[in-house]
Amino acid sequence: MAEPTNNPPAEPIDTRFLESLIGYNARRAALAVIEQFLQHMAAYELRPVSFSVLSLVKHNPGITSSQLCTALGILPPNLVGLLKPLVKRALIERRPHPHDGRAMALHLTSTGRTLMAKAEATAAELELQATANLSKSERTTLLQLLKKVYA
Amino acid sequence: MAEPTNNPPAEPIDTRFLESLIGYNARRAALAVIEQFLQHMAAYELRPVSFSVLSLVKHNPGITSSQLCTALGILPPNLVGLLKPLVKRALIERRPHPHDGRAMALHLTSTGRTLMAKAEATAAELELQATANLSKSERTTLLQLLKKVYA
DNA sequence: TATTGTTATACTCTATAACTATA
DNA sequence: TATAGTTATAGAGTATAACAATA
Repeated sequence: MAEPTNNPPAEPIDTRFLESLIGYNARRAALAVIEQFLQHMAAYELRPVSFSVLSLVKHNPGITSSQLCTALGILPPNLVGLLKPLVKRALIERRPHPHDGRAMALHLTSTGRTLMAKAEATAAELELQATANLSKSERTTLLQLLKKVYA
Repeated sequence: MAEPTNNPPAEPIDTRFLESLIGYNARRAALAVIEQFLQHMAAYELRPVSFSVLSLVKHNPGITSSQLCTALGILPPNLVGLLKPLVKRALIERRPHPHDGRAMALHLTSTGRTLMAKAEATAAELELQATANLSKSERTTLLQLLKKVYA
């Protein structure tokens, strides 16, 4: 039959219904941004969630595991495996909690602080890159509207 | 020490840096909307991606697997396991492709059409519910801005 | 009795390599 | 040689149950 089998195809796909759904669009947007994140953060061997954990420890020295779980929507058994390699890489250090013998207070090590200074700078650059199609005010609006959805 | 260990805690967590990132907010928003989706679509035994597949087959009768993969960002090996139960439940039917002997043309069965009429109506209701904090124009703006991010 | 943190485990989602049949 | 679809498999991500230590 030898039709050219063009790529992209001559018959466009109708995605209008899906594209009318906030959930669908938010997921596609998140995946697009996270893909860039993965590529650039690979240099630091950080995944999105690892980065989020380190960022919260940086800005909240002494934070506990259960506080991290609440803030990030992670279940406690899953946080264990996230923290373990970060401690092993000496980015995070676990100290006894001052008021609660059950808990551990998490702190960045100096290695962790050095890495996160670079990683957060990279994240901020990526942010501009990922939203290159948006004006400054559009970007601000988008952030506000997304927060309203999950608040 | 007997501090009340309040829930939520008395010391709020500083999440300002993460909340400045589009990727973080888009992911949180997507997860919030998808959680509601999961709950309400459980009645139809549909997951978000299964729903997306059925919706594209409904609006693009005769669509092929590779077109579905391209449109939804799914890898071909993973689509196989998605389609199998939909065929087994007799929601989708696979016909020979009219012009390409390698491909299969996908169509909804009458069972599939009946299910998707209800499921798409439910999705549209959910949409209003999930964006109850947004005005009509805010919702339109959010959709446009999300599309700009992943376009 | 309730909470923090942990182990073990299972299920889903996503990714890669290799194969077949058709083009 | 390239593409459509498939199998097998491995790795993340996410979920529940059950436990020890401490509150």
